[in-house]
Amino acid sequence: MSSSRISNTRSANSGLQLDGQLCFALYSTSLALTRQYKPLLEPLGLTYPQYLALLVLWERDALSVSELGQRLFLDSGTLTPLLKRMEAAGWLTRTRAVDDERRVIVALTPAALALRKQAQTVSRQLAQSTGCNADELVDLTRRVQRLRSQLQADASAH
Amino acid sequence: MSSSRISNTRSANSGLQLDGQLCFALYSTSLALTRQYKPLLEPLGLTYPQYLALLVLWERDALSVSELGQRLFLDSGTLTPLLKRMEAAGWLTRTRAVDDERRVIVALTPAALALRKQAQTVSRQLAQSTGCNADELVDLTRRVQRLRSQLQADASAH
DNA sequence: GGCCAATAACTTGCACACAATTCAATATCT
DNA sequence: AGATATTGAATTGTGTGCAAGTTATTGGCC
Repeated sequence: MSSSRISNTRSANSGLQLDGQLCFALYSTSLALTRQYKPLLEPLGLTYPQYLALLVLWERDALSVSELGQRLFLDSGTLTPLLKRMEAAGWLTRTRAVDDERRVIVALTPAALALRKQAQTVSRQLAQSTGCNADELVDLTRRVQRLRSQLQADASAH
Repeated sequence: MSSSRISNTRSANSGLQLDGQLCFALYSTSLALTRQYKPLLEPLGLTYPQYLALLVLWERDALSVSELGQRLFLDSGTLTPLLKRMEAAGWLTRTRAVDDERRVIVALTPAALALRKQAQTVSRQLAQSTGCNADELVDLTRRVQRLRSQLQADASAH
């Protein structure tokens, strides 16, 4: 278990390590999750960020790029090329809004709507990989979301 | 609060959302943390992954690329270019091991050792941004680490 | 010693993230 | 209406992550 080396902090640099542990834990766990998703999403021809975009659009279709970005906490610099790839793959269409031609409306194709069922399988498989029960997942999710809110509040306060 | 839209799941796709919430929370919070670090690390000329590499090397200097990778959960495809940039910036040296010329030993320069003090300031500032007390940080860290262990165990079982 | 598999690092190609800039369309102000 | 500011996407450039393939070195086997 090589991670224990990082955890075993001596008193000399406890200030350095305490936050390093949480930030690094989130960073490495997030990457581990993406790796876990990869073999499940690859047969569908999706990456994890693309799958997240679909999750949002399945909830509410026909969003603008910036509305999608607000939900995913990503900006157009990330989303524009991602959405272009998804458009090329046939998952969605990108059309200028008629009432405001600055906005680009992203809408799912029938292929993407049909994919929703298969995605539920992916979802179930991954929930098993976590080895957590539903209560644990809910609790951990809430805590991490609260941390995210704190960080954003702190960032905008500056 | 745009994130609440994602949280408010209807029963129709609860299977889709339970894990999706946790995975997305970790993903977006990890990115938010990197954003939070950025203005603090920029004056030092460091990125967040480079800072993580320094944290490891401050603990134990003169590691091989693969040993460093084990601690960071990253492979040489990611680390080699990162370490080259850090070498070019004067933070470390990369030298072939004399006893085994396949291995490349990464060792910190005096400049990197001297940086350790400033990094503690960064560390303290970020801990404040989380708005959590020490107990919360420790507890949340442990839970996230346990999730990471679960995911890795599941991945290697396959 | 010579052959062969394993290992460590590097390289290549692709897909994010994100700051900074640019461009077109809309809103505002006078 | 006309000049100006603002907004929404797209673009550019840099730095990760990671799979797949390459190269150089070592270890094991005969």
